[in-house]
Amino acid sequence: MQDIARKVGVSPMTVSRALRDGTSVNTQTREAIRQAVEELGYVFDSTAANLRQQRTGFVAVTIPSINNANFADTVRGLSDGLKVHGLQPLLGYTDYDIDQEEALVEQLLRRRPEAIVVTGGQHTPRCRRLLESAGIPVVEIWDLPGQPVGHVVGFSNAAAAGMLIDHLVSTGRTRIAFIGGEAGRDSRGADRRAGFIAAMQRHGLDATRLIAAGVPPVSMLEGAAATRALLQQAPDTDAVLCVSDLVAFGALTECQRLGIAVPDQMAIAGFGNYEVAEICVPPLTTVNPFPEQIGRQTAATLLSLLGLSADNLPQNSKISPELLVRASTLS
Amino acid sequence: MQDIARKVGVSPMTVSRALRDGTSVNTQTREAIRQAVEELGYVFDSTAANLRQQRTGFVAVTIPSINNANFADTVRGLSDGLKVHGLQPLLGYTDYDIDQEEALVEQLLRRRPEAIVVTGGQHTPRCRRLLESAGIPVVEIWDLPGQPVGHVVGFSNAAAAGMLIDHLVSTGRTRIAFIGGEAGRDSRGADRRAGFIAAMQRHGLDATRLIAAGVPPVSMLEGAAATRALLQQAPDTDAVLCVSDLVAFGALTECQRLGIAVPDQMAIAGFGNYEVAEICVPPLTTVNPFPEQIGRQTAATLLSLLGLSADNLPQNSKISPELLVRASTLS
DNA sequence: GTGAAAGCGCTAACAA
DNA sequence: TTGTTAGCGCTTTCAC
Repeated sequence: MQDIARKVGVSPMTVSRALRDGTSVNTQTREAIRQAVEELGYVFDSTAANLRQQRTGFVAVTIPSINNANFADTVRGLSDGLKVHGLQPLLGYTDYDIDQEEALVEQLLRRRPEAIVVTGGQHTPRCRRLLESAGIPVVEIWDLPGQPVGHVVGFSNAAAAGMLIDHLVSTGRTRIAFIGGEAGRDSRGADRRAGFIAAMQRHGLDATRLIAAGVPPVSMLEGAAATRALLQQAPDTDAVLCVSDLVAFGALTECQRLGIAVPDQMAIAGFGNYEVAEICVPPLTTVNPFPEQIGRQTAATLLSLLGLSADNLPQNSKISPELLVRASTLS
Repeated sequence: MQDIARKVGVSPMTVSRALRDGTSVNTQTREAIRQAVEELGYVFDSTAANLRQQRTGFVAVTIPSINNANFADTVRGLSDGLKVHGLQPLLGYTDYDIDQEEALVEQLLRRRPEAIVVTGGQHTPRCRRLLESAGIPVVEIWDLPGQPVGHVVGFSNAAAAGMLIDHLVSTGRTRIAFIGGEAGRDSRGADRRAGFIAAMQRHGLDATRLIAAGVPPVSMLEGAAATRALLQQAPDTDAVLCVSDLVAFGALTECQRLGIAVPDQMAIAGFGNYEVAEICVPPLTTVNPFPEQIGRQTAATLLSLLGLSADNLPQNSKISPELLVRASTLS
């Protein structure tokens, strides 16, 4: 700024003013400064401004995996909602591991974000403490934690799984299996599994057809392998609920390879409303958790909490996932 | 730090030292400081350190879309490679638009990253100038620009498309179509399209079966719609090359819905080696551009350029995409 | 509309 | 091993 000030013949303070909107600077002076900026190739140093203003414009965001269309949609909704107000997401991923989450949260907080968004409601004790004492808005998403740290934009994964089981049972299926990741890591997956068990018991059905398909994120190939295992262990299974549409699609392809008719011999349901579930043949019954809406709503919540928006939103927004019944479960 | 210094009875400078590794501080003093940090819930302020040290630990990264498994894999490889050296990616997406790229690059440079990675080699003139004069290493990835700004980790999208056409022609296909996004936005997609045309002409074949499937990112549903359009316009088509596996999968499902046998009546090839292409029935012929390797190699290049690694890498790494021939093109 | 002084929270450099 | 001084590049505050 000093270089520009010298060049234009003003003080650095005037340059600082000219570079911001809503400040009173002589129009010609401002224009001259704009020009000098271009000529000198000056790029504003926001690290210095951040320190002085004690505002970084960062919103820290942790997601389990960057390579997941559901979370990517959430990040997009969040990003787009924040961008208008000059806020920028500072993204990190945890690999579905709460110890990595702790390390990540600590690292992110050092950057002095103005708010933090974490996926899930399960944290290490130290991570919880860090979040609580950070002195910034905290939003937990994609879950409905029993003891939320701050605000919540999410839904019950267990209840959503229950919806799918209710549907399967209502269409006459009784020997229903669940394919998911190994317990303990992906807490949303674990909740869906718990929701499966609870719903099955509610219907008086056997809830022991549980297949662990590997370490989260469980994907299409593992879904196919798990389906093979399932059909060996329990060949009379007539329906399978998968922890995600990706796993469900893997199951569908395995059935196709094995000559098992879907939905006639086997009903398949997934979770997440991934694009593949809509377009595959037959299309997969699933639940839409509205990932992008989670992001947008989180952005709205944050803007309200940060006093950047007039709307006074309800700061805990429950998302209502939608059951999408498609041909994969309709015989 | 002053609070901690007071509490422990040392100067802030000693606290600063105690909080870093490789500094000489009395073991007991260091321990006392660690404890005071915990008790007071102090979190290091890296914005201040960044300003003082003129080092942020950020590496700016632009990708076209966050919701794309290929780019996500690249980001993961890059992230993991940088993490070990304390560098953190600062991610933004351009929506396949070079004007948005310009705005994003400018915004990212204000954060004073230590290097910048941009996807693609096509930029607005101003964006190019910004990158050139940023005074930090620049790496262009996923492409082989004619006039690179700095370093490159990529491959020729046109040549990769040519490999697929050569394969289709070698299996006897002649009436081959291309489905991609509307020209002008996704430059890698446009390169694949150009590679398709060049390869077809090389084989003396008609290269006019070009279907535009909408604004990038083109996805499964649009791939299916484009396939319907293709079959109306040119029902005698015997093979189709798609700009990505996602589009190709959409095409496959459309053929299934229309009762067109793949590969017997129609060969389908994609691009990117997405998981869906490996597992679907029949699996899709594609090209693997090794997205995660692009990320890892970019990280290695940067570490070398930043003097953080001893290896003196060749700083322009050409990735060699691999042709994966699968059942979707083998009749 | 403009400028001077001070300081955000850290650390490099030097001194002890 | 520890402390003092100065300053990173901005912006707040106050004065003119």
